[in-house]
Amino acid sequence: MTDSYELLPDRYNATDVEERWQQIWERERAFLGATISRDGHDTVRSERPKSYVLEMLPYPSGEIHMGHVKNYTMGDVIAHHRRRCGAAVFHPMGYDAFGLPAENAAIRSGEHPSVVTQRNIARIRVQLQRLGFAIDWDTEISTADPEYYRWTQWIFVKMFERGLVERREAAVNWCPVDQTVLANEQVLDGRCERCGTDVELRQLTQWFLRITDYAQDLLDDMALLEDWPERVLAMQRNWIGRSEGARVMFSTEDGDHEIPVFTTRPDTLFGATFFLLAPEHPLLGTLVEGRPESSAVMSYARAAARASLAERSATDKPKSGVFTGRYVINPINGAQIPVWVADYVLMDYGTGAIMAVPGHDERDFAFAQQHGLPVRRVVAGPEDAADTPLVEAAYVGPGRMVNSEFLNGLEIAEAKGAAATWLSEHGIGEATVGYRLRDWLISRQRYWGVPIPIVHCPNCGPVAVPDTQLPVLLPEVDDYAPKGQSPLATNAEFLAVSCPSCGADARRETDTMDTFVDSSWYYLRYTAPHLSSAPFERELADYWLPVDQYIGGVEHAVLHLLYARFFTKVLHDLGLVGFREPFARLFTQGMIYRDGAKMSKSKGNVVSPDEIVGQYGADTLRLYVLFMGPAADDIEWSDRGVVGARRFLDRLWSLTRAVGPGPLAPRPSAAALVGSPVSLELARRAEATIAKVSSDIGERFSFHTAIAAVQELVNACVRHQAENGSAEAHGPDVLRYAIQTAVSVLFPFAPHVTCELWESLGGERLWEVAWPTADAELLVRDQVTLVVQVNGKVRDRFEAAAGLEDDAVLALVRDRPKVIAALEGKEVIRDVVVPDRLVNFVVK
RNA sequence: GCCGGAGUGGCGGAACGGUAGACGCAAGGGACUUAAACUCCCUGGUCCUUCGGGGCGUGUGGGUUCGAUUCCCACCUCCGGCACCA
Repeated sequence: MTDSYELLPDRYNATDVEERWQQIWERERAFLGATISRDGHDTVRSERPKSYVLEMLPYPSGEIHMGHVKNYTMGDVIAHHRRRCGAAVFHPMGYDAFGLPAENAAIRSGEHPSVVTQRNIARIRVQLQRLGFAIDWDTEISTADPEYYRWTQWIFVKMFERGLVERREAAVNWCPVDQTVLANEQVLDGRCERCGTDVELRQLTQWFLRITDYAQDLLDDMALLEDWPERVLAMQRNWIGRSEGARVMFSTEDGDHEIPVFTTRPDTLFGATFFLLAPEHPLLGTLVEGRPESSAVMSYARAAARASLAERSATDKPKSGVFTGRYVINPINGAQIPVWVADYVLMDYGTGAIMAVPGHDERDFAFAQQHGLPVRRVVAGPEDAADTPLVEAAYVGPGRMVNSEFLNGLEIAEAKGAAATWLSEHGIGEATVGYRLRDWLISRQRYWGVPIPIVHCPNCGPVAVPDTQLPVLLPEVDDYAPKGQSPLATNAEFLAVSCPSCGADARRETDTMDTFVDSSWYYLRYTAPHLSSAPFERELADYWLPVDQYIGGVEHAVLHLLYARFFTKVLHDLGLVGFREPFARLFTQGMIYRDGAKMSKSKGNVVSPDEIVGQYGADTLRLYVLFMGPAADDIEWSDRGVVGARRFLDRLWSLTRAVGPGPLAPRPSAAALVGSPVSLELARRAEATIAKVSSDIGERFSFHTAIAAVQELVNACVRHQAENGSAEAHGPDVLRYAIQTAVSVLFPFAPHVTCELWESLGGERLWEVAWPTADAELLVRDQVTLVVQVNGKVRDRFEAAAGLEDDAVLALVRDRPKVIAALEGKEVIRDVVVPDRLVNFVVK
């Protein structure tokens, strides 16, 4: 029968091998056919445990880069491993196809954005296929497909109906280069996340999703996230920025207006010596109308409005402000305090107004110094008297209340509670919680995005487009260059519509949605990629979701990952899904650097995956990107390292060729190897490798150590072969078994070449072969290396039988010449024996 | 300032209280070759050495422990997030 197994070619030709297996996988539909919702078809769910393995979908900006390769290889390794462990694996792929880069490229080349996008998608698909990823291509989706964005619009409408969509005027971030507004999450250090331009603040009417309604849920449900990196959770916590405090109502001195403030220090209410309004505060104009201060105040407010975000949020500049000539009454003691306008007070946090307590707040202290306002102490630290003046700085440390009537003597924490109680009893405030998180601004004045499905009716106001009229198709326009208003507004036919509610002549909304909306629910659509009656079906969504393992870049910590969590919560509350979190486990991979910088075209330090695949093969590239170092760390690319990965595959190839064609060798039994310690050692190594690789992939995400373990096994095989020849003279063929084991567990990393080697070794369909489990009997060692320490320093080491009693070990150890020498003239006051490991003598 | 993460050979890194430096890269020596590349073998933290070994070594200083890269405390440095958020 040996004749039916073919001898491997003497050289490993990666291109031949990879093309061959990619064709076989395609022909056999090896990785297709996960259970998904299909129109009118019953779906049968697997009896096996499910596993949804997902990597963040690529943005089709041209081609994939090394970061994608690493991301998708990790997912592929996990998917392969779980599949072979018996799970029903779902591993889909799609494209985040709307967005500015495609549109900008289109503007440059004169092509339609959809043409550019289609071409990029086709290119990326080929690249992914060449890398041999085991993706369920039957479920491939594009967020720019009308059959997809129809449901993006549908979800938007559901949110609109639920009151989670709001159109309102606000000071919003405007990018003068991209000519569109941006969400808070898309502004980094006052600059546009995409193009780096300084962001301006503009007062505009825009569409918002009320993510702030879910601020507390987003915090609380972190408890449901089993295995998210601490830093991502920390970033989200920071971003949401919960702080406990109180809402307190102040009234103007004439009693005409009430102005609420939010404070985290209600305990210091007696220390409020002035009152500040944000320049955008809606009451500001009314308060100063007809007063001599009016023109100074209003021109200050206008100047603040013109400042860029960076100028406005600089913390090091002096605290500017203008007195309004008005006063408010501090409700706790009736004190009349002056009202100023100051640009360090932000309209979109709290209420846009604050009570200033210069004695115990650094910013208020600086403002008071600047403008000669009184400072009043209401907290005394351990060293302070009630009347110790505050001249240098505000006191923000612990202490007891002073100069605060009924709060005097209380600790700060007690005083906060007492003040809140007093406020609610008197109906002028209550304990409350503030969040840093802002509502999600989703409208964009750009072409290549999902049209917001709203009709503006002169009678009914904004009306949602009914389900039956979805999708609102992205219209053709002559010019999609950004002009500060949406290019959709130039299409008269698109614009004119009758109101779905009253039939009157109306006008369509012309803004498109932020592309982060598209990617906030794509992981659900994969479960029903072709379904025409609904975005997905709850039953199957509940079956596959939450995603068991999500993998992507940490740069989405407060963007995509926060938005997707928000969407899932909304869909849950709409009764559309039965879970509250989309991604149970998250792994964030590190970036790949080169020459100390992120790879980018402008720096000219890009290594193209295609080049490496062409030169060394996809398997080498896959192996190398995971061998580089811990998957979570940022790592420097090394051209030499790639060569090392290829060398390893070459060595495995020659070794496999040397033992000749199949059939597969059975796992040897420990008993059969009793007479051959060398073979027993090799068999043991094979079992140890199985155990190591299984836990490194399955539990630790430590891919580089898994690969190193296989390398050790292969090295041992090479040595064994050099010393003992390719075939066992008698007894079980342990070398063959060890090579098979290496090939089998290396499969998730380098699937093509291992399938080829496996076939030559006499096996078939390696992707379906059950993942091996280590033989416990073989793993047990009969010989161990014992280490002898004296006062914790290693003095001797030797081989001994395993499982010896402590007394027997001590007897052996005391006879060792090195030990005798090391203990010479010393008194042993204690000995510690760790079975099968070491002996430590404590001496004087 | 607050919150997270990390500091180990020439380099990427390994070791989840028990042999520090697995695996790989680069380097040096050797074999093969007319030569070179490829490949294979050997060496390799550092200092001392009578070549048997010995001292010192995981950012710094303490602590816990028979024993600490690992646990605890303080500090230093680097990376990331937040930051006029009341």
